[in-house]
Amino acid sequence: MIKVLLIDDHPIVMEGLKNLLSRQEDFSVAGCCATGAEGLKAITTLNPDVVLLDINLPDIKGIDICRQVRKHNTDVCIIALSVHNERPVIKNVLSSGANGYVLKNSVGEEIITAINAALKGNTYLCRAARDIMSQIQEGELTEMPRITRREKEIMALISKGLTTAQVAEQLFISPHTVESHRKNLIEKFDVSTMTAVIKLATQYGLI
Amino acid sequence: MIKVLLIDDHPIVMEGLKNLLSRQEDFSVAGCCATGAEGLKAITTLNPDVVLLDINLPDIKGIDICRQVRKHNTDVCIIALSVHNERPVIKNVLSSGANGYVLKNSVGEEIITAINAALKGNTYLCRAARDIMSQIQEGELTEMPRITRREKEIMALISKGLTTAQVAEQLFISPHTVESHRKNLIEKFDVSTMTAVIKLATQYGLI
DNA sequence: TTAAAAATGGCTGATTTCAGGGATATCGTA
DNA sequence: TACGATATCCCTGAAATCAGCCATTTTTAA
Repeated sequence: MIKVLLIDDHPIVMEGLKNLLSRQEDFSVAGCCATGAEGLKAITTLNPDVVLLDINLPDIKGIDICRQVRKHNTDVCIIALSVHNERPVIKNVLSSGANGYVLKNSVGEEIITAINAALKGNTYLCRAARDIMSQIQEGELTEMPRITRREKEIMALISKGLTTAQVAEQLFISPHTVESHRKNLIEKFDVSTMTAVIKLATQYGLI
Repeated sequence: MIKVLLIDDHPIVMEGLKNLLSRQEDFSVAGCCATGAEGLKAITTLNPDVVLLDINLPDIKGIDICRQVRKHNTDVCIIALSVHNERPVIKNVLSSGANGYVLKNSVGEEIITAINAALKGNTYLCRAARDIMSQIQEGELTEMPRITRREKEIMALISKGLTTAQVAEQLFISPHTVESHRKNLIEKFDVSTMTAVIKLATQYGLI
């Protein structure tokens, strides 16, 4: 009997997942968590074989949860559930230690397939995610860059409509510094304007 | 027996909703649709008493579906399901003809409550949505403005990192016109820079 | 059908951003 | 401890944005 832990903050989705798994012979629901913190605790205490992990939880970022788990536990299979169909997000989640990626608009069977694949040591992507990943991106342009704490702070303020000078004032730093961060962000996201940075960052849930 | 039509593009959520309703004595699932177009058709053919409508469908905007329905049909109760907890979005959905608003991270009972309230002629908001709406907003600042097709087009291009001149070239219009739209957008969103516009528009799912 | 809203085009000038070069200090970790 | 990543600071000039106005035509709604 394969023990599955469910982590999702939407009770209705949880309902659907439980239902889905209950129809399978060899799966049992080991536990249900609505937050990342609960989830992390449950993984150590319940020691499940598989975790179905919603990537967008209220408290902890899905990527961080994967990283946390992988620090100590390399056995558990993590299947990421998400609404995000952006290529960089998928890539990031997978490289953070997930064994599968299933979009929430997939049919239930894909989740089962993903679990079985992961248990066999394979990485399964749902059809839609596979399609996205297999698209040849012109020069691998849009990777999700690693963004520092300070940079996030600055993006948040800029996105609210503050100018460089206003951001500088708010953070008690020189406008030149804000300019530098701005430049770095534009470079990291590989775009040419700050508006493009803000759009991508918002899409990726960075701010 | 109250006939309920389900419209949601996530099979797992659908599963959960069906499960939830099946536990209720007096509700029956009249049909399930994964797209807005199917949904609109089903509403006329199946004539349900209640529609559980996911606001974020792949093809048609939830707000537009509500408007469409309300053109001809004033009887059917529409309960909006959504992940959006932004005040302007909620307000917009309700004023487009929805009889209730339930966030997807609500417990299933809230959906039942919302349906029953709507059938009695009341408008029900889930706890979290109610909290958001009752917050006294400083001067009712952040209403979701009505955005035209052209404006959306321009926002989309600007958000991709194009400059005013490039947008003008792409749309075969004068840069001055783009400037005008830009100005209107900044005014409509009541902010002072285009980056702020892009962030809000992305959040509200406008682009 | 009439009025309002949207889309188009225009001008000027002050302010801001962006690209391009730098440089130094701090912090955590290997 | 030494390295790498982060955060801080600085300059200049070209290019773009934003605020402030206005006007015409076409759609859409009342």
